[in-house]
Amino acid sequence: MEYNFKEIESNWQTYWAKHKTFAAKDGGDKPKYYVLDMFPYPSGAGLHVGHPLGYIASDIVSRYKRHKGFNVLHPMGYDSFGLPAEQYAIQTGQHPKITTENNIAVYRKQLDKIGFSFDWDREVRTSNPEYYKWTQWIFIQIFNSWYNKSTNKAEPIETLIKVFETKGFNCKLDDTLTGDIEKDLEPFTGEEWKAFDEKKKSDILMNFRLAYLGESVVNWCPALGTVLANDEIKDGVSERGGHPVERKLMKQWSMRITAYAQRLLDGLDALDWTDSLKEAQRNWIGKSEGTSLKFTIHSSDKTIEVFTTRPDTVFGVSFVTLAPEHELVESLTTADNKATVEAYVTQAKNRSERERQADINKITGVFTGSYVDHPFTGKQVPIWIGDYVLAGYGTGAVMAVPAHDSRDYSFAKHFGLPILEVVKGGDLEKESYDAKEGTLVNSDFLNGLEVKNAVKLAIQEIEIHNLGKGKVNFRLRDAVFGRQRYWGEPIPIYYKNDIPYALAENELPLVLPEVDKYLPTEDGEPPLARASSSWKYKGEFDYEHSTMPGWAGSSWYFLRYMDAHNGSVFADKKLTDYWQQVDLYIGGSEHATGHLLYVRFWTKFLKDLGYIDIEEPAKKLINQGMIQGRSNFVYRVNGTNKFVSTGLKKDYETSALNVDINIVNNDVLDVEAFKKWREDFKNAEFILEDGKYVCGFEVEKMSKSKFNVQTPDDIAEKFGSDTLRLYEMFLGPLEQSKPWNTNGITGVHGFLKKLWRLFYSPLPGGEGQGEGINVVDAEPTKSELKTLHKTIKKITEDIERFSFNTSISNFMICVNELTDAKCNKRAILEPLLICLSPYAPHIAEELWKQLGHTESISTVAFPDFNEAHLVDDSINYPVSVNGKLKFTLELPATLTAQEVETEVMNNEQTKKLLEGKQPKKVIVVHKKIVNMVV
RNA sequence: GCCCCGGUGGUGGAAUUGGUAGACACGCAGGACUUAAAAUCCUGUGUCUUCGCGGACGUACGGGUUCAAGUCCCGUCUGGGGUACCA
Repeated sequence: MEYNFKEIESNWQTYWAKHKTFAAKDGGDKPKYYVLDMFPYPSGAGLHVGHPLGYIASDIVSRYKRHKGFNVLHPMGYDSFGLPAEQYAIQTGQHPKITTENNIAVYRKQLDKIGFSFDWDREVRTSNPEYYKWTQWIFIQIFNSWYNKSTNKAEPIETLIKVFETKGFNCKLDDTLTGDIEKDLEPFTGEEWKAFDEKKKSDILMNFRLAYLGESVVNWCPALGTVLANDEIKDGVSERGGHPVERKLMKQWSMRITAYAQRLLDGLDALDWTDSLKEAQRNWIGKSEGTSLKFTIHSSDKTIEVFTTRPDTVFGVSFVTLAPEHELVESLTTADNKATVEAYVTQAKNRSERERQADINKITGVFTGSYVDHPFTGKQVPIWIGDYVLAGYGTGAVMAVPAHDSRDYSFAKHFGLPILEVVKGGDLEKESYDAKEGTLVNSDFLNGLEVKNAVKLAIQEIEIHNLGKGKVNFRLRDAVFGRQRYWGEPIPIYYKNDIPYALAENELPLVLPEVDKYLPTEDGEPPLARASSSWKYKGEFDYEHSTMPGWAGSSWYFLRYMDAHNGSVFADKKLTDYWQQVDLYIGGSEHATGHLLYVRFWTKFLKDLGYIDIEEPAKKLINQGMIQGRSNFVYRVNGTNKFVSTGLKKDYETSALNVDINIVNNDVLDVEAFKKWREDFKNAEFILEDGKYVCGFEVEKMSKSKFNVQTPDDIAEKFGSDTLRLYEMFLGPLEQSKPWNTNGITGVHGFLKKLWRLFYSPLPGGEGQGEGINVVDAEPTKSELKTLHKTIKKITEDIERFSFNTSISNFMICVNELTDAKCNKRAILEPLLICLSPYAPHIAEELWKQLGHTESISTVAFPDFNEAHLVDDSINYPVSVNGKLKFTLELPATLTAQEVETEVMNNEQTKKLLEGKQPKKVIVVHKKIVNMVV
């Protein structure tokens, strides 16, 4: 009987769907295990071979954990709001909903074909009103909350209002309250608060709400008519479409993620995520400790506040630089300099991101004509304007210490400003000395101190003289939350008398209205402004017209899977308490500073308000690598229709052409297929090497135009999805990026065929047994047991450490050994099938059934290995054990175990190393190598 | 520039805590079966040297620690990813 994967696979996929084999139960005695994949955006191109890489890995773990007795939750869904469907709608007029549904249908079909053990009853789609009702609900909770610094968590806004009513507010005194207090909110008393009108109260509270409407500089893309996040911009143009992006001040909905900066940073330590990913988040949050410091403007009582991490270098300040957008620029500019300064500021403002990128090394700046007094020396220090200072970070002003900061150094060199050395150790003729070590000089009371101590003393002095305060700054910015787009969740806000109000819970969902066109209106309003005039709150008040960004729906979806159909809460507390954190999360590293930060933020927020009990969404996270395309090339001899094989091309003048990888096998071109591929190659001639045409190759991104796109469907069609699953895992370590190539696919496919033959071969029973499985109940031999238990042990360890490629090697070794031993014994083959079933579930199920079992193999317990079967007869020691003292001895290979021990103990080298101590254990790893625990 | 991760045969990659480097697979070469092909099976395959037994070298490069280094330490080269004037 042949291995007929097509029939087997479709039969079992039908069986699993019909019996709901993988439905997760909410509760029970078994321990829970939650395996989550980052859900895909259903694009029009369908699934390519890169998608399933992570899904296969998570599916292996899910199936393994089920065998191991866990109650496994392994769901899948779609991140179905997004720009491509909207762009398509703009071009064709087709509703994004239709496009999205069509794409999802294709994805689902492709996913089903691979045989994943998803619990499809829990599917979520972020664009379904039943889902985004709760995205909107969470938004409202965030809107109705503020961050209390003294309790270090988010609280309902009512508690803040109570504070205002009783104590009023003074930002200079009360730093337990966060918000935009730099804006110098006017202080008020409790009585005054009560007397404020509703608009005034709303405006004040807006400074504290965690979702707020605020003025912020945004990346505005005129071509797309929308605001883009930093991660949606590459090289100064929009990632999608490559349109130019401007910086623009706009009133925008934002999320006060900065309130959580410290907790987002601290939480990383306890997470089992890769170092590079945690590092990326740390850099993104960008904590820097330093101090604020005020410089008084000469002959004025106004001050300029700067932030510095190097207060120790304060005596090296030779000028102060303001960002062009700084609010004091105008008032500081003297009449003589007015024209140049204005010209500079205008130019800097209009300089797009791209231009700034292009001349990053070009130093520009102007002098204002004004001075500040140095806070310690009292000397006059000039005030400059330079666009290397960013308005958005710190205070938008820096104290320039050219001797010890490379940017200040270039600026000073360029404009001929003084460079004063205050830390010894560098050569200031050549470059600045930025290192945070050395001895302070020319620095009054700091002289002779090491940098570390000087920093401390400087902060002390600054605080004593009331010049500033030790301070922590974060690079992390609040996240802009509004998008001027159609295909997203409507923000559940309406405006009455110019005051924004949140919808009540029973008014949700606020359903996305129909529009005639998906473009912004002529006067720049978002597409939702095109909705019919009846789309108003209570028929009267305007709704917010912007929609939520792509990351909104994905910031809490892991919770919805726990209770996917609940109409009365986002997820029942009982269920979130049961399922807790995601135990294993698998997805791409491109989400390091986007999705993975936002989902942590929302999780912490929901915990603060008591809706869930976990602080972090995912305990362990693995980034699967990217799969690149592997293109093939043919080389046409210039000016002819002759093609030369790659090994001989150096003898000719050639040009390379991409060739369809489907007519190339292991880099060998199917010459006849090539002639048929394109009309102009009909009469092609070939210069062959060894009778073959060998193509060149290159690793590139997968793309239609390079003819190198591999869909999983082709492989599944040709070899079956068990082969696809094995092969994707066999390609290399999960986390590594690698080019896709099918060169080795015959290897894993051959393995499955070999396995099949193990069950069907006419072994001991003799020839002519006819159709039917040929497995016997005989007692296994010692060496057969060793093969099996060795394999179980390795597979178990491999899965536990996510090393799927090596486990497949171990299966191959096992099957090779059993084939050599002509072993067809039930006691060996059955446990082996169970081990294999997470990897190649269809064939495992089929053979399991053929062996006479009626239940699905996925319900069977994973076999345990027995250490006793692993012991080698010739050496009576465990094969490897932890040993502190390890050394090599040259011993004759013929010794028995007892003789080895005697020989080891009598050996001169051993005696020397032991120094008279008695070893607790002697382990012979190999006949030559001895490990001892002393 | 800064941060992170890598560099092992012709190829993808093994080597879990420092302990027989190159498992497993691809490719290649030779052979068996076959009229032939496909499929399948067997043998060989790091480099140099040797008829052979064997020997020497070998994990990017240069040093070091150790009885023992792909693995640890220092320096150099190099590939990939992240980030970008963050004071």
